[in-house]
Amino acid sequence: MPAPLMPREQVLQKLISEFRTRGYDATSLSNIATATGLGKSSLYHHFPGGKEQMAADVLEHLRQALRLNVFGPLRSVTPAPRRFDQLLQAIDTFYSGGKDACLLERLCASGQAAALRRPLRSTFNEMMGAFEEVALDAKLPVALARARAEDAVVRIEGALVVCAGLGEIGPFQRVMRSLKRDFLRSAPH
Amino acid sequence: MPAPLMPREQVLQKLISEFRTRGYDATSLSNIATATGLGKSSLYHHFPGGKEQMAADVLEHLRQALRLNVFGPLRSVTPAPRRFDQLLQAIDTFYSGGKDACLLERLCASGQAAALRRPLRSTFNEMMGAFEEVALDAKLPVALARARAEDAVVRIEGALVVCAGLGEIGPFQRVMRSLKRDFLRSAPH
DNA sequence: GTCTATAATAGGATAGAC
DNA sequence: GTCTATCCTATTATAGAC
Repeated sequence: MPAPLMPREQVLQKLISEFRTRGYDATSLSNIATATGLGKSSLYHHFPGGKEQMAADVLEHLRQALRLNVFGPLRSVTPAPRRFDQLLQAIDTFYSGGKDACLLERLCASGQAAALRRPLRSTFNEMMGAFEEVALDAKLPVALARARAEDAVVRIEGALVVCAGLGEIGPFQRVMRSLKRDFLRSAPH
Repeated sequence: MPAPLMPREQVLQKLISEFRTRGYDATSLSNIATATGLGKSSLYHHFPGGKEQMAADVLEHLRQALRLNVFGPLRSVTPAPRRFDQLLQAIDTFYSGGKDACLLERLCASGQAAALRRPLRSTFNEMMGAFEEVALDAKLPVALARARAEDAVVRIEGALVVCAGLGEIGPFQRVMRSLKRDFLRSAPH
C-alpha cells in the first residue's frame, strides 16, 4: 500500500484548476492524470464515480473553501466596512484579479449542469447571502441589501465572462472598484 | 443531388440552440445529427472543418444576427430613449427573458475558446459598442457612456450565468429593469 | 494507493454510392 | 446534398499485480 503521492485536498485543487481553465467537458482524464501526476486507476480510487463524481466533489470542496476563505471574514467582530473590504480582497485573490474563470460558471456551462442543479443553486445562494449579510450589518434596509447582494454576484460573474471573452482583466477590476465604492452606501445607488 | 432538407440558416439556428443548452463540448455530432435531422456526412458537407468549424461559423452567424436584430435599431433615426428600449427588448427576446444561456459565454467556457479568441473578443466589443453608441446619442459624456456600456454587458452576462445557476429568471429581469431605468440617466448612477 | 495493462465505447471524421 | 458503412482515435472505465 504505497503512500499517497498527493493529499486529496491537493488533488481537488488541481481538478478545480483544470476545470476552470479548460472547462469541465474539455478536460479529459488524461489531462487530469498529467496535472496531478496520478494514473487513471489512482483517480478512480479517489473518485469511484469517475469524472461525474469529480465534478460533484470539486463543487462541494469549493463551497467549503468559500466558507473558509471568502465568507469567513463575515463572522468576525470586525465592523462591516472593514469586513466588506476583506470579502472583496478574498474574491479578488480567488479569481486572480480577473484572470481566472469561475468554476460555478464553468459547471453551469457543462454537460453536468443538470446533475449539479442543487449544489450549484445553493452555492450561488450562499454567495449572495454573504454579501447580503454584510450589507445588513451596515444597516442597509433588507430589500436594498438583498438587491445589492444579487447585483454584486451578477456583476462579478459577468465581469469574469467578459474578461474571458476579451482577454483583459479591466472589466473585473472596474467592477471590484465600483463595489468597493458603492456597495455599502446608504444613499440611492 | 437531393434537395436540401434544411436551409443553412436553419441548420445554424439548430447548432446555436444545441450549443447554448448543452454547451459546446457536451454537444456531440450525434446530438447535432438528431437535432437537425441530417446525417453526419451531410453535416460535413456543410461544415468541412467539422465541429471546430461549426463553432466558428455559428459565432460568425450570431454576429450577423446581432447586427441585424439587436444592434440594428441603433442606426435608425428614432430618438435615443426609444431606440434604447428597442435594444433592451431585442436582448430580452434573444435570451428568452433569461431562460436561455449566452452562446458567447458557452464558447468562452469551451475547449474552443483559444481558437475563437478574436471573434469572441470583437463580438463582445461590438456588443458594448452598441450600448455606448446609444449612450453617446443621449448626450452622455464619452467616459460615462463607455463605462455604462461595459457595465450593461457585464450585468447581462452575469445575470444569465446566475439565472442558469439558480434556475430562476429573476436576476435577469431585474437587470433589465435596472438598465431600462438608469442606463440613460445623466445624473450620477 | 499506485501502477500497467486492457477493455468497451463513443466521438470525430472519411469514402463512396446515389 | 444526403445516405450507409466504416475507420481511427481518444475517452471513460475496469482488472489485477504490487
